[in-house]
Amino acid sequence: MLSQKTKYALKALLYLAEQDANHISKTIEIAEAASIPKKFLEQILLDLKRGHFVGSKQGKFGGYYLLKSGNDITLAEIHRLFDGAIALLPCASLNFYEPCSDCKTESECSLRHGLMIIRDETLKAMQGITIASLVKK
Amino acid sequence: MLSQKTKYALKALLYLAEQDANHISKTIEIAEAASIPKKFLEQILLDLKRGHFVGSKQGKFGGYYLLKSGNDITLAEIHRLFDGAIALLPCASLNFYEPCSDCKTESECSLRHGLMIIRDETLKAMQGITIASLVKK
DNA sequence: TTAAACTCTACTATTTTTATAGAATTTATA
DNA sequence: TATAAATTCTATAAAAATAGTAGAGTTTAA
Repeated sequence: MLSQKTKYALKALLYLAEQDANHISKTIEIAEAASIPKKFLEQILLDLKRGHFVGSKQGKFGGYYLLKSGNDITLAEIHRLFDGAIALLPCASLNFYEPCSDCKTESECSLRHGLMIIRDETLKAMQGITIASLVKK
Repeated sequence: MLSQKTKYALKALLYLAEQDANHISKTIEIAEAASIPKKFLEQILLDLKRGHFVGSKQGKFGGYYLLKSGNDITLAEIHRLFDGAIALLPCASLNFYEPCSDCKTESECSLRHGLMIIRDETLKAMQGITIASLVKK
């Protein structure tokens, strides 16, 4: 399941994608439109900024805006930024790989192979869902 | 990601699937073979029993055994028993559906449609991974 | 200089996860 | 029938993750 943070991040990105080009959105504006606690959203937007999904303008009349097209922001990327690995175990993960602690050797991990199949399918599907594709609905 | 509980459940089922037919496995035996804390495993096996995946024999010389073929136990079922919904949000779930609290109306949930696509793909993949398919690796 | 915004760090409360403890019950068999 | 060996059940506890809050600091426009 998605964490609240990931869900809020998606909704915030969706809001930004719906604005006119060159429009800069204040945190409070996004928070109210998408029903997200403002202080929590501040952290999320900072994380999105550090992940190079959004840009910001500081000071009076500042705010946030998309740094890339909604077509180029996928669910897979946002999931990884906030919720981490897409695979069901670290030993089956591409971006968050860690060996199993309780499997003797890696090749003996009985679950790894099956979970890599799941990961491939889920990843493919998640890369197909973009912010732009969600806006259109 | 899978919880420890789900991971342990899969390993326990895998162990049971590897035994001879008619063999009854004691909890301590499974625990040691699969590196699972015994008392934790007791709870997991009870849950698996309540889910009708394993049967048990009480008393001396009792233990656990598979109630169905390894071909008929899928990753999807075990995930649902221990970790719940396969969908990324409750509003996109088949078996654990709940409406979004912060979406005005259901049809207006901006994420629901995309997450249902992910769910369908992930579910299909998870139904393809069975205990038997894992044993063979 | 001031107001309005983002930035940053720390903290807190809640929930979930991961176990552990121990008593109760069941069953085989000596 | 007593005992040992197993499952069953409920309660509890410790640790980790999640969700959210607080407040001071910095930047910018006017």
